[in-house]
Amino acid sequence: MARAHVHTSQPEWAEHALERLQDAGYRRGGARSAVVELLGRQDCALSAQDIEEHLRREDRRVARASVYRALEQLADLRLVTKLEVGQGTARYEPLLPDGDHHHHMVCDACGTVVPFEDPELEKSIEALSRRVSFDVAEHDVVLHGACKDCRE
Amino acid sequence: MARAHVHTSQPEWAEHALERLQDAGYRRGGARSAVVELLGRQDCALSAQDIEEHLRREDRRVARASVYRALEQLADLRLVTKLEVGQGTARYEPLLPDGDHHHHMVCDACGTVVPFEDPELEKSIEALSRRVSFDVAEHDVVLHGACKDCRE
DNA sequence: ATGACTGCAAAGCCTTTGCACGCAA
DNA sequence: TTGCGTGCAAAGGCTTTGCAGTCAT
Repeated sequence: MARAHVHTSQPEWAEHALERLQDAGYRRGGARSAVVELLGRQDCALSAQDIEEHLRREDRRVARASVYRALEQLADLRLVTKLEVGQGTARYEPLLPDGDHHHHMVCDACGTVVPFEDPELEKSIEALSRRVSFDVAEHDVVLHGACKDCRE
Repeated sequence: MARAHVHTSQPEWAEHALERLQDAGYRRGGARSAVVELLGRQDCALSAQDIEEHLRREDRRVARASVYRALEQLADLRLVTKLEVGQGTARYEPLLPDGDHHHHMVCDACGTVVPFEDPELEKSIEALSRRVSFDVAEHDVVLHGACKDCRE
């Protein structure tokens, strides 16, 4: 059965990511580290604005541009996934090294994003990925509809 | 086997859409009709800019704002699907009444979008949709990676 | 000391909105 | 004639870029 809520936060991811960044030649700057550590504490995708606000609340102000720069670097290293679920705003979440991941349901009424996972779906996609003429690196499944609170 | 290319254009869709628009109380304006007719001739998703350019080339200039307005109305009536595959640009394609549809592979290097379809994947998603706590109205699957031309 | 990192502000895109004119009904 | 539809231009929102000061190494 697909569970609505999935993995808990993975502080190990943050360490892993910081190491990979260092290996890639990046220095340990304060802004980037703050973004990485925040992402490591999240269960689901955050927008750049979410990240900026969370960090501001914990007195670790980071300029919006730095948030975007960090996210871009992390995405280049395949440490985060960028996902676009509509509303014109990108969201980012840690990409776990073991390939364990989830997908998202988006309420088109209130914008809520809820993660879910489904092994059978993963199997279908993996099988499919081997058959197509693309080198498939990632995949996203987005279910659009109405959440429990928004349907009448 | 998942085919790379899918349905051919469906002029019937354009008629259908124009009727549904009329039923919904919309008048038969020139700009909206042009957008609908163009979409009916497409095999895959177009961006608003694509649409504007195609129409300009065939001497049927439509203001960008009118394109967006038409697309929004069509999406509200569930006649088109809006899909976001990254690059910050939304794409739109006809939503076929019989539920037949495809998904997309996106080349993150060159931006090419290629449609594919896979019945097994559809089955997984349908089964899943019945199990979750959402009223699922639509779903999108996006495979990210490198197309044949872009992989080294 | 050197070059990367950051913050700030400005610029870039895509998309939406306001408004006056034109057209369908 | 009414008020919806359209075009144009301006405004909005998210994201990227330029630049100068700051910090890691």
